[in-house]
Amino acid sequence: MPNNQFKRGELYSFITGKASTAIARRLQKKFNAAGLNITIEQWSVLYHLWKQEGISQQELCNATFRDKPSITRLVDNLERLNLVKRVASANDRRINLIYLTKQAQKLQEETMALAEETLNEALITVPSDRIDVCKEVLQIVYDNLK
Amino acid sequence: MPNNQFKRGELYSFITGKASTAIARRLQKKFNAAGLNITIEQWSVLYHLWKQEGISQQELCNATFRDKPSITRLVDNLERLNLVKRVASANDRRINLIYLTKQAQKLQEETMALAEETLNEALITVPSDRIDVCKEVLQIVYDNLK
DNA sequence: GGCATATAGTTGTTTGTGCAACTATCCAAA
DNA sequence: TTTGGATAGTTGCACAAACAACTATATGCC
Repeated sequence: MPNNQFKRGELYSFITGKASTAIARRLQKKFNAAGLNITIEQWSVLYHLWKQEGISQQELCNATFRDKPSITRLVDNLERLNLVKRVASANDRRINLIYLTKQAQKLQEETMALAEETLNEALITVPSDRIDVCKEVLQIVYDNLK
Repeated sequence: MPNNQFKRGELYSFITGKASTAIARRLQKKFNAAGLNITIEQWSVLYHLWKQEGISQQELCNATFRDKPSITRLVDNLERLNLVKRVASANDRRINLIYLTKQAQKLQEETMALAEETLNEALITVPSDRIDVCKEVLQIVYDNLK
């Protein structure tokens, strides 16, 4: 049976996300070492804006799996850093569309390279078929709970 | 080659730990629904104390993969909730040994059951051999980066 | 048109995290 | 025995997350 996999003693790291915490810390250190003055959380917002800018804060909530207050404050901080701009939507005045500044556009290549580097360091020695299984399981977990 | 597994577009959820975030949120909701007035982070400290109490804050740092200030404040809050007590070590007066109160001992069974329930919900439909692969990969990631 | 309801975003509060700087204590070597 | 370095823990600061309560705008229905 697929159920009841977890005896005591095995719960901990799954729930606390030790692995993803370690990845995020390593990436943050790389950002700092490169003199990039952004947090991982801010980067995660830019990540989606690089794919498509001019989306609403609500769309950023959905994309980043965060609630509205979190996005409000992340956008606040990104705006203070001159990395994004809020632009009121012409159609619907409740909506802020978020656009990247030129400074933010310049960050894309360097930060994405550091992110790939981090994951390569994390996954070196892991065969790709096992990585695929791991990714699939984590996706299922997310889908089961969201 | 095991390297270079990650093309753009696949980075995001690994780095942000979507799955473990979802698990932690679900468990926190279960705690709240059960009227248990503790956070997941506090629970993660209790988790290690249930295995062995009377350990130092530094040992809690190692066990929970947190830095010293984080543990100081978690222990502060657990002490305010009357769940743990700091006891100065007789041998080494720099050290606080952390002990559980009776209230905290009572929490163990109920919270562990909710944690197992959460993981079963997360992993229902996932065959156990794939879960094993996933756990192994995450452990390797952690070991590669720590 | 006017009102109820839904949606987008903001603000306040509590909790947690990471870093740097700090205090207190211990230990070892001169 | 003193002194210098290591270790344990605390505090201050900036940033982030979750929840509740709030404002402003839009929309659908009478």
